[in-house]
Amino acid sequence: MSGYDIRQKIESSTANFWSESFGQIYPALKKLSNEGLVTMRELQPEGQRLRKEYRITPAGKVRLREWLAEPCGLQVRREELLLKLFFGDKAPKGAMRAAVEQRLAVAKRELESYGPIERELAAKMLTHPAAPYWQLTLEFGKAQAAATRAWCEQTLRELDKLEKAKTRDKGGRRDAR
Amino acid sequence: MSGYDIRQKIESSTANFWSESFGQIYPALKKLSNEGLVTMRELQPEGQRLRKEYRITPAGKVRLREWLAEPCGLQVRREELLLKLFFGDKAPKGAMRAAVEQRLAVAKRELESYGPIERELAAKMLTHPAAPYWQLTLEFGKAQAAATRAWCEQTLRELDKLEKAKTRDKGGRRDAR
DNA sequence: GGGTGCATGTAATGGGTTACATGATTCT
DNA sequence: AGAATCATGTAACCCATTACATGCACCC
Repeated sequence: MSGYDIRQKIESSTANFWSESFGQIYPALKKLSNEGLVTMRELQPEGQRLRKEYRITPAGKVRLREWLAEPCGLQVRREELLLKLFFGDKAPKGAMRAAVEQRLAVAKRELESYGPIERELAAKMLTHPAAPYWQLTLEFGKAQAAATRAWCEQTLRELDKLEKAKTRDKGGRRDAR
Repeated sequence: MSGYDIRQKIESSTANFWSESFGQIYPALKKLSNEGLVTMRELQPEGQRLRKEYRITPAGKVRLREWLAEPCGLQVRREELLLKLFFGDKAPKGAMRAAVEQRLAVAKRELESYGPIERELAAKMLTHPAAPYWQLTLEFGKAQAAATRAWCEQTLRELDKLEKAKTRDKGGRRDAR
């Protein structure tokens, strides 16, 4: 594939858990090429624009297998929403509610988007040997999004309770702007 | 607090969803100081080492409230495990199983660690006005970790099925190394 | 005397996005 | 004619971690 192709493939498949920009892809391909892990072929078929097609080499396949066997580095994923919520008592009145609602909307949209993807996948299940693995990544997304949705809904209820308690507390003294 | 204090506070409270290194903290404090959002006071009480204590200013509090009201930027979180799993059919035999097992162990440890934290929190619930918010962030962690655990367990079963199907398929032709 | 913890900071490096820069082809 | 898509790449910049560099205080 070309760098451009790769970008598109990424966007249409792994975008939910991995994404790369051109600024990463093109230099990476050059580097892989220098290391002999991929080969490049310039194509310009009959009045077409220039294309550089890359193809993995046997050495590249070996390296891929090695990488797949390496343990995953577990990074702390930063959750801006949680950081804000952590300081929730310092926030203006409806701010936390709005933030959680936004997140809930994202989770819902995500869950909806998985429907069509799942149907596409089901069709590929018999032809593509990797399809069962794609299914597993999809299941992860579904599980995570569902958990997020449930948490958001519960959290909205809790925020309402907190708000009420604050108002009740001293009949509206010192409101949060 | 001092930069050092801040680091410790972070590690003991938000480490599960947000973390900062000294390389970030010290320059940030300098910048905040230049912008008048915090003030610095040098302390050297009776035979102690030098300490620089920072304190938020009214302008800083305003800025904090502004930031809390800003919508969260939603970044694509990169999941190395899923990226590897996506190429699972190219992986050496037990590799994906090992990766998922590792993740499962992490999720379990995380869930266990939340127990004591929750008890501590319960104690602070009456004294700290922010404690209910801390509780919410904790609930998020619990929900996410529980979802991850369930997915890992299901995925391990699926991987076993895939492995069996592959072996059955042609009685061991072209095995994965 | 030596390890650990307190305390401050800078420099090197890596990873990544966005913007910039270019230009052909195809579709409307 | 103009917009969208194909296609490639570089440069500037931001964010973040790790390693480096320093040194005191306290405890064993």
